[in-house]
Amino acid sequence: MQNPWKSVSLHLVEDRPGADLPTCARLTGLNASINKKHANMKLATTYSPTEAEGKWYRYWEEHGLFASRPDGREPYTVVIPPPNVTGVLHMGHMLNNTIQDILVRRARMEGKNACWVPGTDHASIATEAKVVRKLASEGIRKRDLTREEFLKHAWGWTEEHGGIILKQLRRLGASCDWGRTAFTMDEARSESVIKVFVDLYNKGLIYRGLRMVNWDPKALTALSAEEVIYKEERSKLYYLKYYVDGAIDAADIARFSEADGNVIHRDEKGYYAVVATTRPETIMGDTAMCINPKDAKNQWLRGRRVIVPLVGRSIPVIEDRYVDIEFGTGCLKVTPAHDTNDYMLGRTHDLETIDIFNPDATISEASPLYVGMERFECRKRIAQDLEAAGLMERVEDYTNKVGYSERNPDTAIEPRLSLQWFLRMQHFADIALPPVTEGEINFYPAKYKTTYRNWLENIQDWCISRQLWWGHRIPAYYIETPLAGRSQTAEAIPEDAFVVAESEAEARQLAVEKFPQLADTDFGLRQDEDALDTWFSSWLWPVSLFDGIRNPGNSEISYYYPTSVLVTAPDIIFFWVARMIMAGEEYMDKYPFRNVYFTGIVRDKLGRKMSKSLGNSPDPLELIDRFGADGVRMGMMLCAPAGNDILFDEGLCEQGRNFCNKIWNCFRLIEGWEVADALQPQSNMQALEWFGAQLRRSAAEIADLFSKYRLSEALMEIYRLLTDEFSGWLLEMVKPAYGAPIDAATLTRVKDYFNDLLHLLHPFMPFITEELWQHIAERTEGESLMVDAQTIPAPQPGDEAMLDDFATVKAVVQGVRAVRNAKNIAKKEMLELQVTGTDPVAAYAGIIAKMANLKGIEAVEAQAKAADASSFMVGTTEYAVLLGNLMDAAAEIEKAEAEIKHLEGFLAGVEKKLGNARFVENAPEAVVALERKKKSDAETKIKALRERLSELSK
RNA sequence: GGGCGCUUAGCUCAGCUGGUUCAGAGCGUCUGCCUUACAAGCAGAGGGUCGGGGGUUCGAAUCCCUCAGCGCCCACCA
Repeated sequence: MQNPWKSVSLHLVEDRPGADLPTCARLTGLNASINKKHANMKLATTYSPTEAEGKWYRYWEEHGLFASRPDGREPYTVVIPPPNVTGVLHMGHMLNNTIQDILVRRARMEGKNACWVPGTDHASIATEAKVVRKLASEGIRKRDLTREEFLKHAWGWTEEHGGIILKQLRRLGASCDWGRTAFTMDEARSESVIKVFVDLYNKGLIYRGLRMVNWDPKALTALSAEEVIYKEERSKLYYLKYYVDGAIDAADIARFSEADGNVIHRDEKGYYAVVATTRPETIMGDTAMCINPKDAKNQWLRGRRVIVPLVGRSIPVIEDRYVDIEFGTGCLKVTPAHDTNDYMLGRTHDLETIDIFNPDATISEASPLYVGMERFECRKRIAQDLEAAGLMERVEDYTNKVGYSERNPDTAIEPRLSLQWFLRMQHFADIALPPVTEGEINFYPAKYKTTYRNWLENIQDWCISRQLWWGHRIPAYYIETPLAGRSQTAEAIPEDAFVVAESEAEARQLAVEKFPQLADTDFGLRQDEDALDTWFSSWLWPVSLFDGIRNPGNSEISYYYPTSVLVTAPDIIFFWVARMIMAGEEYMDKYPFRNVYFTGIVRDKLGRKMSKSLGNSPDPLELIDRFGADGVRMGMMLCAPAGNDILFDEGLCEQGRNFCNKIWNCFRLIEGWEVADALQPQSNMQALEWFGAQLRRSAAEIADLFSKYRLSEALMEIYRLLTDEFSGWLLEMVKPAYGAPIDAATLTRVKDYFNDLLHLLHPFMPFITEELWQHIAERTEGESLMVDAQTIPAPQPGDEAMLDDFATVKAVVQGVRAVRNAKNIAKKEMLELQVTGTDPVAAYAGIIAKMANLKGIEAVEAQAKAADASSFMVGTTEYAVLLGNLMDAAAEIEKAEAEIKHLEGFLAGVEKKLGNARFVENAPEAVVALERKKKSDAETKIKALRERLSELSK
């Protein structure tokens, strides 16, 4: 692909570092114009992003423009949500990082010390799963490896695939300080994690305990509650017969009449209870049946025992108000090992716990039946067997919610009783709520505050241990000694005694302090096998990146913390956002970020989530190849209002690319102009004044939108400003006739404005703006638009009047153009325009004549109006385009009548309002005055139109 | 079962504490233009009784109630 710049000047950047920019890039000067003309001839009519992007990215990096060091400026800190180290860039990253880059670049241009810290996450479950799968494909089973061997493979995999995503981010233009690139398992971060674990353990906030946890039988690890995703499923509700154990004699059963509401089941084999369950495969673990003591249906079962079908075990009927009388038959089978609620029941009623599953959710030896069978296979089998044995009363279709592992979406989680490490969360909820409710941290959109609060107010302890090797190993050391477990001796060490310490050496010391009897023994230490939840390192990210855990108060953390904004997706508000706030408050005594921008979820244009299986997820790099990074960035941002899901449509990238082309051609036009040593025409001066006012207003608007994180609207405003106001109006207004030169004063101002536009646009579209800026501005090697301060002043007095005037000017021009279109008059054909009475924009006649291609504008008295004309009104002034023989009186009459009709309707409404005494009394003066003006304006217009009509009808 | 949010032009959305002819923007559509910066473009046009109903008010897209539809989050009904 041809790079039009190659031959112009850009090679100078590469070939002659440090050289002054060639003259063709200067703003003014005779030589420049000659060179420019030469340059322009070589410029293609379309912008070609490919080479420019690589070149400028290198330029920025080589000149250290992304790097940040603490200094006297105000910091603007952003930490990247670390993507999985072995991940590849997808559309979500694209959106998220484009937004961050826009904010960072904008801040940098505002003179802040912007620091965007990149990094990756070790993603323990996901990465370990990938490594396990890869090893399996080589015939290696994880369980045949030692921990060290496995980790070697994992690091190898990480090095091979790691960091690809960070390279891809460069293609996007991400202005990260790459020198700071971190990894959640690098030395600094790992040490921070361990230090924090030890600290929290010592504070009594971490404990180890046997709890019902969410178990992923594929990854073979516990998960936190947040990592379980519930999906609605169509399943079956099985009604099973639990026969009453022992004989029931007539007198006994006679005490319970059906009249009292008892529902007594009986068949030839005896009396039985009916239990409804979705999980018949767990009956081998049943250790009780539970009824609600207030349940009239089941009074007859109180105090009895029933027999688990197929299994034949006799279990007690217990009573607990937990049981919902209305559900099923009101009889609940209790399987304490395999259901969270059953576990609670088991605890209160002191029931036996039979764990019938192996860790991989096959049936364990503890079960009398189906040993080794997979759980869902078992469900099918047992249903058949129950049926065959006459123990199944019936089966119903049923919809329920089943929990799945977030990381293994096809794997149903299994509630499982196991020994895990937990973090007490109440303390953290207490410290993390105030900064959000009291507005120290702002959420965009604010609705997530409610979500956040609800979660914190119902916080559960966080299961932080994972039965994985890839991650930070829990720094708990179990004491292994011949003394352990011998409780009969005075010197015994309790079974499973452990100490928590940052290193084995410290652990050893601690163990002796804790158990002095170990002092002279040769005891061993065995470190806990488990790793920590990935989020247990992520939650420290804004602190650990600046080494604030290991070296509190160091110059970096003091300068960069708290960060300015966090840009992330709302689905990790609990996993990450909330926990970072907790860690920030705990370790820095201050929130980690002032603002949180929640992006939407990227969906396709039909609103479906992007997914590999649907194949509806475009490859971001391929998009960049096709539309350029700037084009794709714009495409993303155009459809990304804060907080809404974004419906991504490739067409938007096309629009982005087209916009690049528009900017490119603005540049081509300006660069192609030759400069004349001439006076500046008044119309140019006016046009430039007007655009200045427009630019100031838009810049203020854009600043306001930025402050509200309404980035897509800010971009839209720039788009409009550049396409319509600058290109469509200003350039057309000052554009000299073909081949004619432009006066220097005008050209300079135009370039200044173009320069301003490049500044405004740069955060969104960094490449093309840098490319053009290097030509439009004088600069020396190493300078860059990305660090050039914004120069657009605030709106000034007089701007509004100027903008109002030009609104009228534009309306007049558009009125003439509309007549042209309606009458099919070629643009080349010069027309004459008459104004009835005083022309409010007479001062701008030159501009109007040029833009509408008029011979002249003639002010006439009402009586002197030409009859062969097509008229239109701007405000209360009538303009008429002389048509000569193109005049179509009938059409004009029709138009005027329609207009009158509309105005009369409008007037009637206004008059009704004004006729309402209560309106006149109650409404503010200004509102009433406005209505009066509407009335008189409408009357004026109607009068003019009536006159026109009578003229036409003659 | 709780909580939150949404419903405005064919599509995606903006309209903040009610009052500028307020019913908007971009895209798409239609019409006319290869006008020597750009057809990846230019000019112009059409298009919505602001989800339904009720209420408050001099005045409602905007506030309140209600109904309907959609979406999200949370929750132990097997």
